[in-house]
Amino acid sequence: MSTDDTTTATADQQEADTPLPRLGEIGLENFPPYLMNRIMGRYNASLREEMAALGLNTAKMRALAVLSVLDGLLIRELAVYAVVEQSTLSRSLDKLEQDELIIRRPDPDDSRATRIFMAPKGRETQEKLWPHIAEAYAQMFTGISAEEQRQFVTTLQTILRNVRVHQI
Amino acid sequence: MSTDDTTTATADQQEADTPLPRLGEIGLENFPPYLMNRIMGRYNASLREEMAALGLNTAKMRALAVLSVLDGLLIRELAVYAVVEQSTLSRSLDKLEQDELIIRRPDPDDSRATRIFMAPKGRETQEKLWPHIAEAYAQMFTGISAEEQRQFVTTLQTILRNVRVHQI
DNA sequence: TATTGATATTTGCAAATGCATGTAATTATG
DNA sequence: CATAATTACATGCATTTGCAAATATCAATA
Repeated sequence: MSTDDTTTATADQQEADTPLPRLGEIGLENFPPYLMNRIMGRYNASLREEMAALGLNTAKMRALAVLSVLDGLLIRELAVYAVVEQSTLSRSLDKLEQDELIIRRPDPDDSRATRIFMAPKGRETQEKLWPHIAEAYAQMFTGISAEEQRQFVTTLQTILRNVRVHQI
Repeated sequence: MSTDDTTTATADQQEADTPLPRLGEIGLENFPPYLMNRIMGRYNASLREEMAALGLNTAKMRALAVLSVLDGLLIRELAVYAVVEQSTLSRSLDKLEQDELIIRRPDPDDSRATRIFMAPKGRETQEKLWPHIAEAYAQMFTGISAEEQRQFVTTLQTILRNVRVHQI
């Protein structure tokens, strides 16, 4: 420590006196973004088969799920809620519309804009998929108390506020 | 508690007398998988520009991040840790190898298998990216106490155990 | 009101993805 | 040991994705 041969060679951008801990020091299993990515990877994979059986993929499923709660959104709003690129969503909506799961309806106040509504077949499809989503959700929280779940959701909500760039 | 009519409608799989609550009743903002997908969508998007500047995409970045912690993994192991389809990873590794960020080395004990090692350039790249990852991570947890973070990670670890299908 | 800049959505195109399959090597079973 | 089944990885191919640009409309301003 007296010599200047630095055993740690980090600290390009950050401060020299408080070197940034590395991922190896933190450990993958303690790094929340890693854990969340891995969990959601499994969650989404676990639903893939059920989605495929209903002719859906992740983007289409998310659109339907959001619409089941918030019908009549603008496409750009739906893209934010569904966490799908707008161009991707546009094409997913083409297919959902072809299959009569959703309806595109021009916004009455802004002729640039389009609002998306659930069609009856879309609601049916969402209702068929929902039990599988609920099951995947239940599996996630097996053995986790209601109180721990509540705290977990509270933290997630704070994190979302922290990372959100859209107002919605 | 003398009668058997359960007023609490928690987590019974699908009973006729306790209908599954719908997403609209739960609310998107209270549904953990939705919150986690949305958060990770933002997190990954926030890193996209920095990754592009280093010639990386999500799959390549994840591979490097995992290798920075666990060097010399089998490809199938790396695919699990990095949450990337094996076929996708195989092609990502082609490019990482071309760019001399990683090295493919045949496993000495199993000539079907290949182990992946960080090359010096890969380590450099990971070290250039890491501050941005750390920054995105820090932003996520702004205003969240160390204790709340600890509890959050604990819950994530439990959830991962619940959804994991691979032993690793 | 003509013009400039923003907003909403779609589309062209190259790259990435995922499934199914192919090849090679290992393990299990009779 | 021969053969079947499994495992590890790569690849063909069709689909999906994401960026950038195009189109159409709205809002602001001179």
